[in-house]
Amino acid sequence: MSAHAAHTAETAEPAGDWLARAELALSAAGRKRGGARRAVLELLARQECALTAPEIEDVLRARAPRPVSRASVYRILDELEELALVQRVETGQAMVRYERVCEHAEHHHHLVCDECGVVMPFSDPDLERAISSLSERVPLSVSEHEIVLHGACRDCAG
Amino acid sequence: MSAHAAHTAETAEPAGDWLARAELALSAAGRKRGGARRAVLELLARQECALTAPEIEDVLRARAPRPVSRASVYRILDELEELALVQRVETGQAMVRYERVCEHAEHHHHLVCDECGVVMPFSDPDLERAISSLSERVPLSVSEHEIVLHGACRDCAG
DNA sequence: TTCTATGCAAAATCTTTGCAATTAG
DNA sequence: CTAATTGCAAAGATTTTGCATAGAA
Repeated sequence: MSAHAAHTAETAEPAGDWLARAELALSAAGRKRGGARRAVLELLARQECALTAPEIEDVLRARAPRPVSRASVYRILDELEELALVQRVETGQAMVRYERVCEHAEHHHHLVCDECGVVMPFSDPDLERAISSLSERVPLSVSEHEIVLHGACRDCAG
Repeated sequence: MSAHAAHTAETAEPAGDWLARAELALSAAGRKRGGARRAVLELLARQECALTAPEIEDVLRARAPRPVSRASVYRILDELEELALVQRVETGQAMVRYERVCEHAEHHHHLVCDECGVVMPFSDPDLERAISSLSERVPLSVSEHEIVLHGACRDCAG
């Protein structure tokens, strides 16, 4: 399986909103601006779905105005996760993936093709309802949830 | 956070069934028996919930009749995963966890306390129904699904 | 005997850290 | 000026691989 098979479709829709909110949250947290973080933010803003740190590094090494170091990618993803601007996505593949968190709505989960490694987003109101109701009945003060469906995508299933 | 905080409660109930089925599946796949795999199988059979590879290694280095090497732990987990005898569980913690797959029923998911790292199993019929119905409507031939709820356990939430 | 299973150690990957130089505010 | 941001290289940690030996069928 190709290691970097995540699809890279890019959407520009709420990207601007997210980017603006992220910049705001960062400066509110007393952070200064920098080129590396800027590049990571812009990349995540364009992505429709989750990427791994090495994927981000690869893209930024090639495309960014100036190359972004590996260490910066990890540090920046950590910061963004702490500020809840990005969230980790566990797909059962080797590495953790990261994607931007949208304020309301647009909450989605993931479909993973175990053959080619493609990761696609999906959302389902019924499922969210089931999760909400369930969350009240478990011995955990639930703050987040993650759902991943594994299988074969249309291309791979033939 | 303690790295090995997963509870280690052991249940012996369907363990025997699973162990027997595993041995059968392995010999059906043309595999020969070996001490290392036997030790891993017996450990997983006793576990009620998911363990990481290093956790398995630690236990087997101490308890097994003869020490099991790290490489064997990983190789064996891979084999078992291919034969669908164990499944990976992504808890959002650093490492993947593995647990045995039970044939029918007893299908469960996981609650993860982000404070102390405890991982607990849970199951919910309504949720399974929602997932089943959803599985028909996504562009993926779904073979498995995984649900993880994150939050604070009772001890940590206070 | 033949092919699998295993251990050991080295290699490959991914992630984190230490430190000095740079840059935003 | 002061503190945050970065890059680079080294250190850590987890997982995989190569190879020789032991063991099952």
